[in-house]
Amino acid sequence: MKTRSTQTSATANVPDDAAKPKAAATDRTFAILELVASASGPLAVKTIGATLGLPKPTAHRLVNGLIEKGLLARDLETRDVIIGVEAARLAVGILRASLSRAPVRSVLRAVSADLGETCNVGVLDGGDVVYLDRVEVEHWPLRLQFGVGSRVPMHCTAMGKLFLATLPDAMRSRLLASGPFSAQTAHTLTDPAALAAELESIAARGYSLDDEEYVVGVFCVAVPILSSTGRTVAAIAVQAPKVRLSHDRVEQVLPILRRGAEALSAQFG
Amino acid sequence: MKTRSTQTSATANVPDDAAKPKAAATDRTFAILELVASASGPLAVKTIGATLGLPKPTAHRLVNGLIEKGLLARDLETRDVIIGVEAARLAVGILRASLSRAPVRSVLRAVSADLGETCNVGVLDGGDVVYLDRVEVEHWPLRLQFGVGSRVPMHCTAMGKLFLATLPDAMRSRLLASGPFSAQTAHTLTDPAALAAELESIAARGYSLDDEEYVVGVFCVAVPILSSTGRTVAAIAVQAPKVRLSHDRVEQVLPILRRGAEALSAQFG
DNA sequence: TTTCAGCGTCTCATTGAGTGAGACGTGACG
DNA sequence: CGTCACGTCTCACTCAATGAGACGCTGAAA
Repeated sequence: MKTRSTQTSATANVPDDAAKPKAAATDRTFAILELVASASGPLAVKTIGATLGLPKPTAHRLVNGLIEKGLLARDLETRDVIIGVEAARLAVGILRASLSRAPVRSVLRAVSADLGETCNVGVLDGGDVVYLDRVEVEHWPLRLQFGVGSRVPMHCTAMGKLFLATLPDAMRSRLLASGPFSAQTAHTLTDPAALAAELESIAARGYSLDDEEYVVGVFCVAVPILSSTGRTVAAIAVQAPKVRLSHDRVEQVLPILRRGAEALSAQFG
Repeated sequence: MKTRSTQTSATANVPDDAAKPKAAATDRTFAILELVASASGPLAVKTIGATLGLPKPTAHRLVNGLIEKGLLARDLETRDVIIGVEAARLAVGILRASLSRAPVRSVLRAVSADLGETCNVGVLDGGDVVYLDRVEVEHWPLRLQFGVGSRVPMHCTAMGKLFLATLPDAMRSRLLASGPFSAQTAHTLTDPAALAAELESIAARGYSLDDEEYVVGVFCVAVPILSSTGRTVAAIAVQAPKVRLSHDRVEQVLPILRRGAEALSAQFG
């Protein structure tokens, strides 16, 4: 019964055991999500439970809860657990929101101001490049049409090619195998072999260009934003009409972009 | 709240479902995280509580829980809630983990662009067709959350009939024996014999059609994705309103679908 | 074929984490 | 100096989460 123990804390006899009873459903749910997100591949539920020290039914209950929300999914062949599509949506939203914080925002603003051109930050999501943030220059008559949240292809944009170039070999070949790629302009690289060569060149240079490969008359330069582990997790790019930005200005804009990338890398762990 | 009226559910502020007593801490916690992630700027706890229909103390408790985990943080001046640094780390992990979907998405995107219509990739799981991925042609006003992961019947969809047609005889007859099938529309094939005839025709043609058999006014074309051993392991389909896609366009879309299927078969090998 | 082992699913008594109305503190603004 | 709005605290209540154990399925070994 509910014995009203008069002196609750009088007896120090029952101290908190080492690390046992910290069992909140929400904590464990997030732990599972993070585990799957940081895993190198699909995970068996058994592995999840063992790693986090969860009892068998509890692990299944929590995993299934996440699957119902779409945050996780099952590999339909192996029944293993993988990241779900809702999680990717959430992740894009999180990154976008974390970039809208004032101190971070000023970085992109400064880069754009230094260059006098439109700049944006993007990540790779499900085979597309998605723009997380963007600062436009308004005093030029030529405006470009891609706002925050819009998605552009990988194979014909500076950012997209940069991501492709820095992907693990296995994934890059899988993606290249999914070509032939749509020709957006006469300059688009549609041949997987030609694209592969371009990617090698990008990986060697450390930056990526888009010379009218996606939109006629538009030139882009992109550099990677690295995580603390040195992995490319995002990119920052400048885009402008080719009359104002072309190969001859690349060496000028690179240091400015790189400075911005370095400042932003702290935001991505 | 404004009105001191007893907490009748007649308040018209929240599109909450009828079931009020359903209250899971984890669900609400994720709802808060998603709300902050999709917000345009910092949010007051009051706003969060009001938007999600949470009582005052509950909103604070859940928000503070997320802040303790580092997933949220407070704007140091306004005390408003913003995205935390841990959330950004989680998001990067999620995007990286979801890269395994990128090749499929990439192909699907190209096919959908070529056709100008919504396309999807699905597999057979249990007795249902499950959509693995989907690319919609509509612009991105966030209406695409339905579709991926959802299940549709076998007997009245282009993909489902395609899978049925390519199944081993024993299993096909077993599934056909499982009954008269539900009539989703006036065009649905509900008779096992009629369906069996249709399946033979599909097997001979090598592609499958759905002429308003599942949803009135919607026409679908599906072709198989073959493994390296020649087995049908998945399918790719296009679906569109019948005014834009019907029998007369089938010969047009087939080569494009087949090209996509071929590219995808490498991903499923 | 049978046997076995490993996983996933289900049940259910137990309990404690979550809940939310209400009281209280606090800071801004006229 | 009210007062108004928002955050914090308290505390019974209770329902959702928990996890041991039983059960069932599937696939591999014998």
